[in-house]
Amino acid sequence: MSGPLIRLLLADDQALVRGALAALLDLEPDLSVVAEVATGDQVLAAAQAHHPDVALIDVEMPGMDGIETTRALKQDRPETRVLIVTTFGRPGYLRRALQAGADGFVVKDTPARQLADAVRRVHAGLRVVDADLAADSLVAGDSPLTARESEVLRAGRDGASVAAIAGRLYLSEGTVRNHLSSAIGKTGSANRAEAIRVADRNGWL
Amino acid sequence: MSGPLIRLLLADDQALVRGALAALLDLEPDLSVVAEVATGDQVLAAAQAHHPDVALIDVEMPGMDGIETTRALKQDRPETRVLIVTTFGRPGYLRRALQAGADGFVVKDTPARQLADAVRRVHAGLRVVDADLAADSLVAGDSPLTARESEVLRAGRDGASVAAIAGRLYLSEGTVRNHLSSAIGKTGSANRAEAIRVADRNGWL
DNA sequence: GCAGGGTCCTGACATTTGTCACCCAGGAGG
DNA sequence: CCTCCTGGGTGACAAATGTCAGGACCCTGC
Repeated sequence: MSGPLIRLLLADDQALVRGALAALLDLEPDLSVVAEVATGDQVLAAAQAHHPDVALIDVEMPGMDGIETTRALKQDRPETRVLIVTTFGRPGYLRRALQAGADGFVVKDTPARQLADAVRRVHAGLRVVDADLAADSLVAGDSPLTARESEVLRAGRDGASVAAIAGRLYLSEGTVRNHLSSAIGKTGSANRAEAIRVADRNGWL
Repeated sequence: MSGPLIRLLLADDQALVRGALAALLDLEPDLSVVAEVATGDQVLAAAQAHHPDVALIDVEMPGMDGIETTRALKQDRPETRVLIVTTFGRPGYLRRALQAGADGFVVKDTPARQLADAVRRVHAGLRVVDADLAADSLVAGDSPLTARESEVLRAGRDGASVAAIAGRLYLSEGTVRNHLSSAIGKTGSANRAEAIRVADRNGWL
């Protein structure tokens, strides 16, 4: 095989990591990094300009996050393969990434040598998913939270008071307390703070 | 210049990032990565076995963290230069890293091409510190929290209740509430959750 | 049409949290 | 010696939080 090079686009907000990944992948004779961007918003333009075969996208980015970016990219250029690369193995991330059209999902503590292989597999049309994470994902299941509940939890992430959350979301304090109470129950927590931690860790926010 | 190669040791818990950094640095003709480890505990043994000139150490690692590791390494092999590489630009990290004997401090969103230079400078005996971060560090100042206060905040990180914290630290609930209240005041927060966020962000925990 | 779910609101209530005034060591300095 | 100051601890009080029972509205699916 190994006809033309596989063209890659890298999206990661940490310049050092991005550059290092580029160095790593450019070592492979059949891979070539044709574009690097730091935020999700820049991905579409870069893809249109450089028509990569595979895009490596970090989930955690300022502005448009990796999931939204994937969705937008898949809509605009469906032939582009998307490989999500992320620090945190949140089960919810995996599910949402796949729903958004991602072709692969790799966490940042997989061995470096496997990354090039993952890229080649994705390029060949295969799905690449971290095995442990897939198992966790099945166990964790889908988010039990309603849209409002997760919204309220999100608004409380920075430690905002009930009154502050209510103001931010244009709700009454009583309603906010109800949603919080419900979320606390569903997450099996004793606390608003703990509920936020649990939901965040599972990627439900 | 460019006599012998500069020998490097990499310590980072994310295998992918570690491998990628190795690839990046090995591209430089005067640098050579002689050892890679995933945790702080392994740094000492690896340093003794491979006697690197410069150690690149991530602050966030399971087990012994980057600060402690730096201190231990500097005590065991003072001639080894230490360059701290970290995701988060917490002012407190910088201060503590320097106190522990680090020779340089680089955040992961500096451009990739500057990393090799930072390594060379540190090897030459210079200090390398991110300018923005140094400024922040001066502004943020030293931690205003007493030992007990930060301990109580640390114990409350996971959203534990006052009673739980008190149990964990063998204190009365009233005392815990006082420490919390004091910490809330010192951090200018309205909340325990917010106080924890502020203290954590500044590296005071 | 009707049941069921989700959202939003209200009001009442027990518990938890945050604040405050006060007390007790133990150094530092007069 | 005594006083001042700081970190640490206690108890009482007010405010915020979490729980519960209701009731109204709007969808969606049977």
